[in-house]
Amino acid sequence: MGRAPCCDKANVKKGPWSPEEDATLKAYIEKNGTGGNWIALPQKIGLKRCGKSCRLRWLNYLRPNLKHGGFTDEEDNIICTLYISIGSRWSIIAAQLPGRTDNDIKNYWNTSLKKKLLGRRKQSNINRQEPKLDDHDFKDNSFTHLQNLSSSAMERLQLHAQLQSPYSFWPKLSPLQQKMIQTLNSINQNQNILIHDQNTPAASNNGFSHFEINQGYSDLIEKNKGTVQTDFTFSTDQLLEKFEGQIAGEFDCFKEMEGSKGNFAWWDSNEFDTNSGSSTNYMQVHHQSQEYLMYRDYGMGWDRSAYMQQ
DNA sequence: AAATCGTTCAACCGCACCGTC
DNA sequence: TGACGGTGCGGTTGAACGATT
Repeated sequence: MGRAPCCDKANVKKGPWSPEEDATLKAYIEKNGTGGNWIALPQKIGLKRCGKSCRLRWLNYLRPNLKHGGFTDEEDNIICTLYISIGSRWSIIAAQLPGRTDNDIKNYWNTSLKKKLLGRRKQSNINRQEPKLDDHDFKDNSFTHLQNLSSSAMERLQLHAQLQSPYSFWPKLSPLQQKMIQTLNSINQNQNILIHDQNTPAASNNGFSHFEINQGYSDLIEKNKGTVQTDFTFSTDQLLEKFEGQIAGEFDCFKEMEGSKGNFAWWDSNEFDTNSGSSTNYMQVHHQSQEYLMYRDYGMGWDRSAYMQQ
């Protein structure tokens, strides 16, 4: 037996609110308050609406001192910083931004801000390229934890990694991203919820010194060599080996990467919308009179093959 | 000009939490 | 202590609108 519905669904109006309904609700609440009972409120004022709908309409639209749209850089910064720290707890994030509602922030994040900061990788490509690995390959393997990360957690890791990138050969960060790094650095890093594999040895064991998530990947790749497919991502050494002779000498970046042993996934240009891609996600490379595009993913490349294409 | 596609955002839904009885 | 009901929250939907073909 399910729970009784909060209102009579058959006799309740749904969909957009009319100006008259808005006026009725607004006038009543401004005069009398909600009376501590949203469920009873619509009946009291003669609205054929669900109490929850009234509450939502008031909180998200009719309440005084609400701001809509026009998010400032400062607000962007706060939203992103909090999202990295606590995830999609929009009500808590909204509490830090006077005049903003959780619904507004959620919509803004999902439609604009996320793309602005993470680049515009085509969603279809993310969905299409699931790892071609049998369940049993990883059944008792800690890698499963990474595969099972929620999209929110993946986004947060990606964003965090992106903002902490130590590699200077990539294009400079936007002012907003720079500002976010400052904010991240100003708070206790331990408060950031960085999800990583508990079974993975510490960074000192493998020389990977930057991203926790990458440390995990590197070890897991090493651990699973010969037993499972390992070409879903490549270490710097593997990349150098793979492209040796083709790009050697052209890529100063590899020298820098060698020093830090970063672990990257490289994607071909077909995987991206090059017209809308963020400048922090790709760079052009000229080699033997030909132009190449190389894209970097920030540690989230476990589901990709690594290769470069004209 | 029409059709199609992509984006935005208001509103809905279901669930979890919490206070009350 | 457990059932009940109100509230709050996050995920999702779908209509409206703009951009592109």
